[in-house]
Amino acid sequence: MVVTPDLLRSFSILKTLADNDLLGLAQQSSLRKFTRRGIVLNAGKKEGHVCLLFEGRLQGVDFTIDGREVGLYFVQPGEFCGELGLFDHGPQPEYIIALTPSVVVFVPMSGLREIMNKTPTVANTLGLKLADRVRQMIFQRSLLGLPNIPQRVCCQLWALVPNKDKESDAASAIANPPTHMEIAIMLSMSRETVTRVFQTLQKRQIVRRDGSANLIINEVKILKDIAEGKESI
Amino acid sequence: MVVTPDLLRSFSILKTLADNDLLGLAQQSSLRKFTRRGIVLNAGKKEGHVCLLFEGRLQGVDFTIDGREVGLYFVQPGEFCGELGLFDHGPQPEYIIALTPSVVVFVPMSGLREIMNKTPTVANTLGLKLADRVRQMIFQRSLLGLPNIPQRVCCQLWALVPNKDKESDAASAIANPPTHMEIAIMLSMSRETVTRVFQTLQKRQIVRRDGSANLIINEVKILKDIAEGKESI
DNA sequence: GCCGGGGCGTGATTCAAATCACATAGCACC
DNA sequence: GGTGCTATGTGATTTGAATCACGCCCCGGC
Repeated sequence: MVVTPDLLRSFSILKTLADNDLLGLAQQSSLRKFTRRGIVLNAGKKEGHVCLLFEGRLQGVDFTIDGREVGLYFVQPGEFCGELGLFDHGPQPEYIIALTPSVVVFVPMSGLREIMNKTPTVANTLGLKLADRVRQMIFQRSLLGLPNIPQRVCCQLWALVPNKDKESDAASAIANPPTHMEIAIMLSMSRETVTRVFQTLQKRQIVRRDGSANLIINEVKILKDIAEGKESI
Repeated sequence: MVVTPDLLRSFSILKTLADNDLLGLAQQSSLRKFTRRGIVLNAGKKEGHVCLLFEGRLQGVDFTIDGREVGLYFVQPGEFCGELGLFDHGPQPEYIIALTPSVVVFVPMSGLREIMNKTPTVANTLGLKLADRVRQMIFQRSLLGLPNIPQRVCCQLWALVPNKDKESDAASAIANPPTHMEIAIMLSMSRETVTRVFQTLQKRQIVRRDGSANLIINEVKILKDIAEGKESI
């Protein structure tokens, strides 16, 4: 499907580009829709495209050698993914799958790489992205070192609480929370265990479900204390 | 201690630099020695230096919220670390500690950043490094998803086997292998469990210790099969 | 040669999470 | 309003790694 320069400009990574650059990129780009569980990028292949997420939610996943799914990170609208090959021309390391029906702009790496080489702001954004990715992964790795499994779930939940609410005592909410299964593969534990932790949190009125679109955090402070190990579940 | 341009040139990231650039960097740099377990870079601080490892072995480590040590990666002589702040000016995310007595060249980020901005080859090397770091972390993350603990150890061991030996049937060796404790924190398991896995591997003559400087892999193929789950331990 | 510390080896015990096997609930689409 | 499908809820059982508590070995320093 056709991609307009204005559509590209709506992504923060490209918003500073000149009109003719945007036009060139737009002509090479395409728009694709994915249903839930659709594979946006395949691992192990030279994908040749960077993905800009317009609508929906994606997840980077890998698989263990025994075929178990491993959750790496989430992608929100306005963000991009699949950028590693821009730097090292290597294959896409992880799968990107759609968690909800999604609309994705595919931009060819070759074109984007040209832009990146002549536009310091774009190169800089990409460097920041990669650095942020490393920081995220270190954090996620530290979660996996926690032997206390309920605490691990609470830490992950805490990471999903909007930053603006973390210091306040008021209730907060996580919009479009991951399913129990999605949390389980992020934390390498079983879906049932995640469910049981949520049951406990709900019985203690610390969290509450509001349909499937929101998870209300009634007791922000207590959740934080459990995440930090000051209080046990 | 004084750092010469020639010393800097011995690191592959700087080997293409012009003499006067090297001289400028050398004058800002310093050489420091660390004993075993010495802290080369602190987490959480804006360290302001990139570290080039001249001699010894370093490890990137983080800590869980409950104070448990988490192993992230190893640094070999000739490699560098602490480069994340070059991209995002953020704090050093993980600790870097010396596993053996080590000699490290400290290069100020400000100077290196100037060089990076005017030297595409250096910028490129740094981009490659970051991309490689992400790939390594994805791999390490996938190991942690393995529920079979002995298999996890064998996968890690397999990753340490020199690439050139991986396809051959002949015996191989891992030089300066990590201690059981170091493997344990890389894989988030207990030191005793690592020891027991090694015991089994030794009883089955799959591996053999040769002093503390070498771990001989007698049965490369079998180790691979165990790592891949084709054979159980 | 003695001492000390770190790395390694090993058994006994514990215990919490995985697994299995369902039941139920909610939602999307006919 | 039914029909799937996915998500969630829950008990029973198993299991295997963590933990604790040692002893031993090796190496380097004194």
